Amino acid sequence: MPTKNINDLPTVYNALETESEIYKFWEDNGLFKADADSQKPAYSIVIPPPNVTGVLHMGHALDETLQDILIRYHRMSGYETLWLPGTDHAGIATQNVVEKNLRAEGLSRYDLGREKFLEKTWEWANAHKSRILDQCKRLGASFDRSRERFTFDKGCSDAVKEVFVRLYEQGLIYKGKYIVNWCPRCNSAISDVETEYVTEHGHMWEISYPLKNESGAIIVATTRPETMFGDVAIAVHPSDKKYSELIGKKVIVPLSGREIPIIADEYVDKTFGTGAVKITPAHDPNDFEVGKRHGLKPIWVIDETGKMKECAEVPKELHGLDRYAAREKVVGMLSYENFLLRIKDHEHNVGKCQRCGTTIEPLLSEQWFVKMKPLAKEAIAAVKDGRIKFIPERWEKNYLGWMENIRDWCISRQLWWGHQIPAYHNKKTGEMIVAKQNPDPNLWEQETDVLDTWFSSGLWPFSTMGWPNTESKDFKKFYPTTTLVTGFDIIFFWVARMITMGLEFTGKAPFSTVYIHGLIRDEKGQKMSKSKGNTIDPVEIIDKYGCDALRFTMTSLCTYGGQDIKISDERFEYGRNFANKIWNASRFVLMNLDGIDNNDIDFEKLTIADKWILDKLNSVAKEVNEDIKTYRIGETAHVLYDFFWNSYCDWYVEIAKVQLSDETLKLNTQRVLRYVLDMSLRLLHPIMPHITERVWQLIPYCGCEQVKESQVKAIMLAKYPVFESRLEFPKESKEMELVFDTITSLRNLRQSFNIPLSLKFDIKIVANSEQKAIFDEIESYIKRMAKVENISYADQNETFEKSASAVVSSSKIIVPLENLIDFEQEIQRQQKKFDKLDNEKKSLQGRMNNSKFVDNAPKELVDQTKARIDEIEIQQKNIEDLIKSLK
RNA sequence: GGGCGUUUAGCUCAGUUGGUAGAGCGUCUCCCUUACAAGGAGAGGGUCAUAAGUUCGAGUCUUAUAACGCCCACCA
Repeated sequence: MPTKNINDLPTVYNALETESEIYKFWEDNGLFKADADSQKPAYSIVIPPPNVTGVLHMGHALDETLQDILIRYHRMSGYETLWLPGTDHAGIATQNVVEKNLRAEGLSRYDLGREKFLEKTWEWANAHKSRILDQCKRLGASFDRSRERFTFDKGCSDAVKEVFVRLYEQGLIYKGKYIVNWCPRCNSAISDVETEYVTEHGHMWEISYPLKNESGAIIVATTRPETMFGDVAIAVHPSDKKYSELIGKKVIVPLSGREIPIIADEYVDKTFGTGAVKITPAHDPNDFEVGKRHGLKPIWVIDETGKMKECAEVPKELHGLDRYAAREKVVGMLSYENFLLRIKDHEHNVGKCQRCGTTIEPLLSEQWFVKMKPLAKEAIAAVKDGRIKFIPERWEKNYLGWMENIRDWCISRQLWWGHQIPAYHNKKTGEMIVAKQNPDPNLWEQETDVLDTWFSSGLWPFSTMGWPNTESKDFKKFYPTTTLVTGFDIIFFWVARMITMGLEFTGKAPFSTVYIHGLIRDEKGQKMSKSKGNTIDPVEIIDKYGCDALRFTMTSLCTYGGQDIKISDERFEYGRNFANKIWNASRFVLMNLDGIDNNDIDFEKLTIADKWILDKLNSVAKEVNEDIKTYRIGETAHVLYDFFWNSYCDWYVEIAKVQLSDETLKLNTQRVLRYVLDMSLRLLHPIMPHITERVWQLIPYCGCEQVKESQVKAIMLAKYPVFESRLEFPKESKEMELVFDTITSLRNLRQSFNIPLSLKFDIKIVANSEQKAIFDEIESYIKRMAKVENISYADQNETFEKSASAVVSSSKIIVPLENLIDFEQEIQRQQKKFDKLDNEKKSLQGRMNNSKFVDNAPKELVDQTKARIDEIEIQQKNIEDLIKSLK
């Protein structure tokens, strides 16, 4: 690190330059690398792997910042920390991108064939794999790149095969024909959680199905007339008197002439529609169940691409027609043939593919499933018995609710990009086996389907640590991980699956705490998305405001309850201004350290102000540690901001200026200034790593202990401050209130009377002996900071004319103001204060007069109330005297 | 239909076990005082959505209501 001349440091903090320099320093010295042989206790986090194709967005910025804060905090607190980075192959998402690129060339994946297409996708993935993690460097992420993983790399793929085979052998994976959510655009099945429901305005058509061989008809209401060619029955409720005579009779499917029975089934709701439902088992999950109960053979009429099938049941003119075009045409045909009786407007929920937004088609097809119920048992228990804790707690309910009603997980995808299912079909006999390896490629052919991308991410906490080799160093040292940090949107997709898989295959919960934060939204509270054009690019923010500013602002906006976070460009000024404040305060301290030595603070020579700031620092250190441990991370930002800016800069540094000019106090003041700066920077480091590292390294003698241990001198390796009893000074801390109150009152007074700053005035103080002793000690602060010329003391009984005054604690500060001010105005000002106190007194007295309060409230509070009333009375008397003297 | 969240200063939001409300931004006034104008000093601003209840005492606990947002389920 090039040392810089303190006096040459610019007055405005240059974040961009500092950040790249500092990050390089950390990386060059290998400071992020975890040591699996370390004797220190382990603290580990695996990153929620971003999609390979992804670009860094604000959600990542928040997620990565929070993880980095936890990692840096624990690293400084004596843990061996591992933050393991990596990316997700993101099955559908990545395949979609590559296919889109192909389409631009007028090609489809089928033109290339599976092998070529995979080659191309790998190329693409490799080219983009490091991009997003490189972008994370701009966030200051202290992850261990030497352990970077990819859900599709060799190790993760081996883990996937291992898990698949074991689950299959336990009977927890099965293959079968069921209705699945089918995306006609992706041309694949998707799972329940990948289906999102959107309310749409549609129609309900009432269609007449004529009875066979007799007059009359049954009227059926449907939202999907185009599926009628797949009808295998009309169902009514067994107890529905309207239809009881029709049960068992046959009707003719309009436009097709096919005969189907009228059946009775409890599933039908008598009150909905016409009370009669057409049953289409191949294209509706409920109908599928009804069909199964009644032994009816499904008829497929819509194919995988969402087009009408070219089969005997579907009229020729509809063959190959898109499902929506077909719907329109069918309605026209029905109307023409007088089968259509009524059209009603109807609002209903339509399933959409999470990845591409296409309306899903419930389709009967053969897929692979994981039987979830048996796996969920332990996953429920682990959360209920506290092995895994959610922060905030309310997400536990959400998780448990889902787990307790879990349905089987459709894991097969008809894609090419992903882990190919390790099942093999015998080319001759058709026999199927499931195995990690193909026993004989000449004889056996691998299943073409691939696995849901979340299948491999579900293994992430242990597949990245060397599993199934449970003897691997990393697995032994760093698994289970400690904390998982993520947004609530992927609790079902990812968190739930990691928990089930982790428990099943390692016997341990993959992490003990799940820290759930809110989602990033734009200033109007809308989700950020490229299509809405309301995204904010974290890299742009970093370029404009600096990484530490971004991190600090984001952190400060995190609430314990994990509320969503609304951001706009300007909000980052908050963090930038704070960084600049840190920079300039540090510059001041550094410029005033000449002649300082390597000695600790001399506790014998501490002034009241020194003791106050040390005490304050101490309680801040205590609070910050507690806040981080309990995941009140936003609170740490506020506490540190307030301490550094309001206590250290606004008060202590100003007081230190006075002390520095006193030769007897100078050296020790320098030491206190340095100590508090040193500790503040350490406290702030997890949130604002770059600026704190930069400044800290410029402080004389900071980090000596590290150099002695032949380590690199770096704040990120320094010890995180904790509460120390030697820094406790409660008495002086309280006494300092007198400084603040006195100076503030005098400034207030000066402003209210328009007394220019250039004009110093004398003051007189009326105080009891106890307070007089304090005033003696703090005189110099008052003089300099309130621009006071002389301070003298007066007797309690003395009267003062033509003067203004401020009442501070039980003392009185008098400012003779003859010829300076409007006395009538001052009387009014004092009267106002008197009245305000009077209101407070009345309220407190009311309380004291209430015997229930005196009897029931804690004694402390009653005493406190009494004391406050006494204090108010003294203050009021002082004010009365004053008003008299002004008249 | 079930569940969850939100409603506090002009704006954006904090407020851990109940003890008469805080921050940032914005507003008003003064100041380029030798760390910082991305700054300093001072000030103003709130019947804590509504209604009832528990309590000596409620932003905080209970119940109901309203508005907004989210999640789950899904009847054709």
